[in-house]
Amino acid sequence: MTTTDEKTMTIREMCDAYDVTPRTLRFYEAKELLQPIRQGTKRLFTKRDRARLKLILRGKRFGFSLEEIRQLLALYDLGDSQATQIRATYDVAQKHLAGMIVQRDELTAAIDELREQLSWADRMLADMSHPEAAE
Amino acid sequence: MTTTDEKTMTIREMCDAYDVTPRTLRFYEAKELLQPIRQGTKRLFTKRDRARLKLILRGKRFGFSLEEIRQLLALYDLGDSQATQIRATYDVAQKHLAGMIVQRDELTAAIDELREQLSWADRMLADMSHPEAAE
DNA sequence: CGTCACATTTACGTGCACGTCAACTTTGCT
DNA sequence: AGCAAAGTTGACGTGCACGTAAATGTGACG
Repeated sequence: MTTTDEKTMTIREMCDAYDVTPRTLRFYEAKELLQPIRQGTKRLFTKRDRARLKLILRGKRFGFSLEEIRQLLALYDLGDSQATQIRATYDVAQKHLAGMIVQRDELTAAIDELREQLSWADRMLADMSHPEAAE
Repeated sequence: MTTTDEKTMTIREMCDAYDVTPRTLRFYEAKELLQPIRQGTKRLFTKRDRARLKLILRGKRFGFSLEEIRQLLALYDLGDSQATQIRATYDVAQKHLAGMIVQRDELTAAIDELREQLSWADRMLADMSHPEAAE
């Protein structure tokens, strides 16, 4: 069995696939969010890197900082950690989870509010459109 | 009934109430997110300002930029706008709403994933805690 | 009337998340 | 072998969202 299932991607392929710039990927590597392997001087991004990148990009959409995301990524990386380390990371993740649930609930509330405002504006626009005689 | 229900707040009262700095409030005013009235040189924040600040802070938690939030605030301010302006703002808001819904769905998915990871780590921690003789 | 706490303007500084440009190597193709 | 395309490492620049310090104003109180 060859390791060929670990199809690696070049930096450009990654950029095209995930709509990011080379700078961004190198930046993430510098921040230890990604660890592409090096073939000579070039970077080769593995399946693992791609999975992590997806999580990074999603985390960003939720307003997490890269440092916070780094903490989260550690959780998905528990295989090579020790129990103490796991515990710490586990606790961090618990807090994140709680925060995310709060955030979702707030988001749901905000969605409802905005929906109401929109339907209000909708009616308002309807009123303003037809020359207000009678109906 | 007097207009006393329009209790205004000083900058410090605002800071204490919403856990922000004076700098932040002045910054938001400069960006036209808030319009406190001026008593001489000092700022007085109205009920309206407080409502807007709540929205600003919540928007930030969702990862919106101040500029995006400014757009959203305009929607809650339709009373003094014209129809054309309303239309534009309305469309902006529609997009935001759609984005928020996507975001919530993603967030829900992320919550579920993280939950799974946590329960996995949980079992792992359990295994590592009690000395397992078998193999 | 002084002063002392709090507010204001002005302006430069900071951390984050990259963008951009220069100056190389490295690789792929003819 | 030669050359352009693509990748690499610095290093400096940028936009956002404020922080922070300096100088000044203002008003309530003993």
